[in-house]
Amino acid sequence: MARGVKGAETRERVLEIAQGSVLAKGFAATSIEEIIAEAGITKSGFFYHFKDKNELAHEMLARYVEADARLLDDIFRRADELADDPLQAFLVALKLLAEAMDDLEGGHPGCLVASVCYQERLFDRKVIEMNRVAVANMNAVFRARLDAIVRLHAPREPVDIEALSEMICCAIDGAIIQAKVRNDNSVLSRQVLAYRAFIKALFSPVGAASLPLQRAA
Amino acid sequence: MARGVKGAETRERVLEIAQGSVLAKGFAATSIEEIIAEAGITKSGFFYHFKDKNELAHEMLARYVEADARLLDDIFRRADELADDPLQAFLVALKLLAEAMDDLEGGHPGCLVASVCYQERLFDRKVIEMNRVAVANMNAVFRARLDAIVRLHAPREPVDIEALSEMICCAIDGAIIQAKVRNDNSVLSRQVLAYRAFIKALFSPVGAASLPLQRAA
DNA sequence: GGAAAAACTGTACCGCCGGTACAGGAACTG
DNA sequence: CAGTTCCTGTACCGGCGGTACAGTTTTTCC
Repeated sequence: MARGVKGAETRERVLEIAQGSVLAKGFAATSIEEIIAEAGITKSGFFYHFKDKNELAHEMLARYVEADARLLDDIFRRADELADDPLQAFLVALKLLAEAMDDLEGGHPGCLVASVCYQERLFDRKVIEMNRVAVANMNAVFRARLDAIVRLHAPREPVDIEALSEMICCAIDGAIIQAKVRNDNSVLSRQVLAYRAFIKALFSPVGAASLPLQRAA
Repeated sequence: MARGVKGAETRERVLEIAQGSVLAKGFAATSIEEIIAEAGITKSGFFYHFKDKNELAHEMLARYVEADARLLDDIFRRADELADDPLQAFLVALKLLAEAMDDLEGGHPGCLVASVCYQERLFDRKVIEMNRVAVANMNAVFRARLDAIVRLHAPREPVDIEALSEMICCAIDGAIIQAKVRNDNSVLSRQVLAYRAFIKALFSPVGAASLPLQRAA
C-alpha cells in the first residue's frame, strides 16, 4: 500500500486539471475524457486513482480547502511577526491578503467552495459537510482575531463580531464573482482593503490617521 | 405569431423549474427530461418553446436579471417615498433590503448570476454579456446613490466610492454562499445591515446615533 | 361557430459520453 | 527477480441532448 511518488504526481496533476475545469464549467460538465486527455493518461489510469467521479470531487475539495487554510495561516503568521498588537497584526494581515490577491496572474481562478455550494445536489454528504467545516473554520480564524482585538480596543460603536467575522469571507467570495463577471482583476484586493478600512475605522481611536480608502489610480 | 397566454404560462413554469434545478445542480446537470417531467409536458413541448438548451439558459437569465432589477428598483422607489435626504433614503433602502432577505422562506435560493459565472464555459457570448451588463447595472444603481450622498454629506474619511458601490453586491453574493454552505438563513440580512452600518459610520456626522450593529438575538 | 394559429403529443432515432469491468503489461522498489 | 504500483487496451452499457416529423388538441380571434 506504500504510495509511490509517481502516482502522487499523476494524482496531483489530475486534481489540478479537474479543478480548473470545474471552476470554468461546473462539475457535471467536467468530462473525465477531457481530464485524462489533458493529463496524458487513459481512462483506466483515471479509475485506478479515483474509484469514481465522487471521489475525485472529494479529493479535489480537500486539496483546495487545505491549500486555502495554509495560505491564510501563513499570512497571519507573517503578520504576527510584523506586529505585536492584535489590531495592527490584523490590519497587516489584510494588507498582505490584498497584495496576495493582486499578485494572482490572470485573476483569481475561482473559489471551489462557492462552486460546490452552487451544485450541492451533485455531491454526497461527505463533500457537503467538508465544505461546511471549511467555511466554519475560516470564519473561526477571523472571529478569534476579532475577539482578541475587542479585548484590547474598544470599538467606536457597538459591533456585531459575528457579522464582522463573516464579512471578509463574504467580501472575498463576492469579489471573486464580480471580478469574473466584469473581467476586472482589481475588485478582489479593493474589497479586501475596503473591509480593512471598515475595521480600521471601527477600532482606531477617534482622530487617528485617515482611512486608506482612496484608490491609488 | 400572436403569443397566447397558455404558452407564456408554460414557458414561465419551465423557466422557474429550470432555475431551481440550475441553482441546485448546475446547468449541465440540469436535464431536459427532468424539467419536462416536473413541468408535466413532453420533450416535443419543450423544444416547441426553446430551440435548444442555450436558448433556455438565455431566457432564464434574462428573466432572473429583470426580476432582480425590478426588486431593487421597487425598494429604492419605496425608500425615496419615505425619506428625502439621499443618505437617509439609502439607509432606509438597505433596511428594506435586509427585511426582504429575512422574509425569504427557506432561505435565498441562490444567485443565478453567480451560478452562471461559475460555469461560464458552458454559455455563449450573449449569456456572458448579459451577465456582465446585469452586474454593471446593479453596481451603477448603488454608485448613483452614493454619488448623490457624497454631494451632500462629507464622509468622515476619504473614501473610494467605486469600492463602496461594489461592496454591497459582493456582500450579498458572498452572504448567499455562506448561508447555503452553513445552512444559516440569517447571514444575508446580517451582512446587508453590516454594510449599512459601514455607510452610516462613514457619512453620519461625528457624534451621531450609535451603529445598529448589535445583534438582536 | 369556424378557420387559423398556437400549443402541444408520440414515436423513432442518432451520437456522445460517463461509467463499469476486466485482463494484461510496464515500471519502479526492495 | 519478485511484488507492488501504476498504469494501458478493449469492450460494452445506458442516459441524455438533440433532431425530425407527423399528428392532435386547445386557444384565439374574426
